[in-house]
Amino acid sequence: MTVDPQIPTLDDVAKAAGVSTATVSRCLNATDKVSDRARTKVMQAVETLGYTPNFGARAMAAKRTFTIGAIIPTMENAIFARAIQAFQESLHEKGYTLLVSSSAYRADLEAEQIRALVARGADGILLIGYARDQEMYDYLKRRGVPTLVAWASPQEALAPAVGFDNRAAIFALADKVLSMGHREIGFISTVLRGNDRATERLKGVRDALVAHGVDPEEMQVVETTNVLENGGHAFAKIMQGPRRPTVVICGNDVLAVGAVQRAHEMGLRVPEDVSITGFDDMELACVISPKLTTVHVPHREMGSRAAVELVRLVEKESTGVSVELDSSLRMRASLRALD
Amino acid sequence: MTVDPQIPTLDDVAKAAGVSTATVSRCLNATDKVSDRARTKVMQAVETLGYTPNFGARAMAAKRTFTIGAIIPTMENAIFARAIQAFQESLHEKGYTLLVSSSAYRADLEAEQIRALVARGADGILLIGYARDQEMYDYLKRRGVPTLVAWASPQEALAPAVGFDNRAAIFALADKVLSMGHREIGFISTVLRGNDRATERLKGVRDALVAHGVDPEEMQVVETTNVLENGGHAFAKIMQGPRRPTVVICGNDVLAVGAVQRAHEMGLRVPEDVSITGFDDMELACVISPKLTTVHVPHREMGSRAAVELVRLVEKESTGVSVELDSSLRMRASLRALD
DNA sequence: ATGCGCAATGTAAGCGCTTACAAATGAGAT
DNA sequence: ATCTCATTTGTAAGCGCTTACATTGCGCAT
Repeated sequence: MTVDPQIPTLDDVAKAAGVSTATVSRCLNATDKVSDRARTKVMQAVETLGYTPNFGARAMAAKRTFTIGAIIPTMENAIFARAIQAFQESLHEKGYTLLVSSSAYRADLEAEQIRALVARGADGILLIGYARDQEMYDYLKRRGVPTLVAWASPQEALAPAVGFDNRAAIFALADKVLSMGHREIGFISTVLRGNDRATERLKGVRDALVAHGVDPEEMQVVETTNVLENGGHAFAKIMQGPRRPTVVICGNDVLAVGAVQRAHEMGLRVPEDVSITGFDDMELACVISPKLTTVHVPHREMGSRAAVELVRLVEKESTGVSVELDSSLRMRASLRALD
Repeated sequence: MTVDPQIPTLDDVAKAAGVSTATVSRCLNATDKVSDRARTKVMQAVETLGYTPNFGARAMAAKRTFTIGAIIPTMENAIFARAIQAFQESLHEKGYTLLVSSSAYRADLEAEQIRALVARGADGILLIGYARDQEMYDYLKRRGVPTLVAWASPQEALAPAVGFDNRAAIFALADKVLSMGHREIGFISTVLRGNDRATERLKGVRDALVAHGVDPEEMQVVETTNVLENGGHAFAKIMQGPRRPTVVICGNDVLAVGAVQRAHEMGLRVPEDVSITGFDDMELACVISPKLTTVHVPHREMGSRAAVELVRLVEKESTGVSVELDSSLRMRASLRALD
């Protein structure tokens, strides 16, 4: 409760310009319906007073904020960051502002942040993956806030999506790995609970094993949080296990890079002694030596397509069209055929 | 203007609970001054109605949003992302919500986003570096929005800061490089215009040269946008220049990694044929081979300290205490002494 | 000159919330 | 039983904006 340096309001502008508040408002919003004379006076008053409209008041009166909210698991992972950057750029072109929060992969924080964004009048919301309580979908529906999911293949019943098929993507990779003769396989996954992308990826690898007549139960799976270092720990654990794999498939590039580094430290050559693969095709994948065989995901495209679809949803030009993007294999040095 | 599924308001809750709106409001805000009986009824009504307070209305009535805004140059750079993540975590503990925008290193977009955050009632704002029009500082002062700068050493006249001395940090590194016998030096910088961090870093290297009796004009400087690939281009350009350096100092790790990769492609060994150094000490620095000699910056700490100081500023517990953090050299394989 | 229609402008009613102030309630003290 | 005072509750006035509706002013046809 400060005696703030007086902040100019619409009223002040109206007074200064010698017109009514309605005219000022019209000037600032619709471009038509105002005479040039009035517009000039108003703009000048806005300028000299240094007026900025109060967003809360505007939102309340107009029931519209031109704000889109997005909640991502973490900002630290360049993967989300890149997609979100594209998302924002695309939204900005369309006149929307993006508000970003990160949930630290925690469902409770995500729920809290969804509510916070709704309370702030977000016209639409972008979420990563489908794994969350039905309750949240109900809540969003009840509040009438259009929601789009990214990073997953569409489950129309819950919400439209702009994403890709995690299972199929990694299936293709695992299929390739198997066709190169590998049979002893290790898998490093990020935490599975509450993460449908991770779950789908595990499933994809298992399905590939089955398709090649390998018992998926024989695959050693280690689950860990999504940090480079932990990829290393998981790798060490797998290599010390009962059945030493010839290839370690990782749920993402970060874990894979951690694994490669650890392999080096353990004196193992990649891919001569052990092959390692990633997922995402982030920059990191080509910085590590050997370069990572991985699945390329069109992150930027996902971000900008998501912006397009979400805005169409918000503007009622569509009732939810899902888009499934293609991922593709990137064969690089970290994977070799068994001889 | 949809006929939205009816969104419950404070009034609805009051009616459902059989109390006045004031009582409901008090329940939701101050914990005292309400009888247990009333509180129970209200909470239950909130629950069954699925009520979420309207943020805009609340902000307008209370003149307080518990929102902090931050504008970073880009989300794609893990460096900012990490600090911001820490910033957010720390703010969350204190009951504040963070809104993040990225300016893509563009002054006009930054200005626009500052206004957007102010309009949204941000109680405080975090900015990166000091390089921006005086006008923006004036605007923020006029609106009474506390502002904190990160990533730079304090210039109290403009705004308090939580940062570090970019010049001194890279001076220490360059000093080390020179003391190892290097005299022919190349420097790859990110775009200097409107970026005081970059400018300070160039200055730091120049100062070190002078201190060692080398003419700073002899140093080849290439300026490029902050993308891995461009670090490579810049490196190639420098190595093709008239005086081939024995060491290339880079303004940050991203550029340095790009340079190392390009060196490999050019058949140059690092550090045998040419030494390369970075700045930031991000994960990438240890993923590349050889590992990067670089300057370690306490990003997470900067983020959390910034949160502490900014909240104190917002809550009028301080009028702006600047904090200067220490950076430190990380000697790794990419730099070797000249024999 | 008069009336008409249209464009530009003004008036004022909210939007959902907080909070100053007034009113009601209840526990002690007398 | 009556009065006091502290506690809890209610009433209602905004906060700054948009927009439906009313009003004004103007050019043109009559």
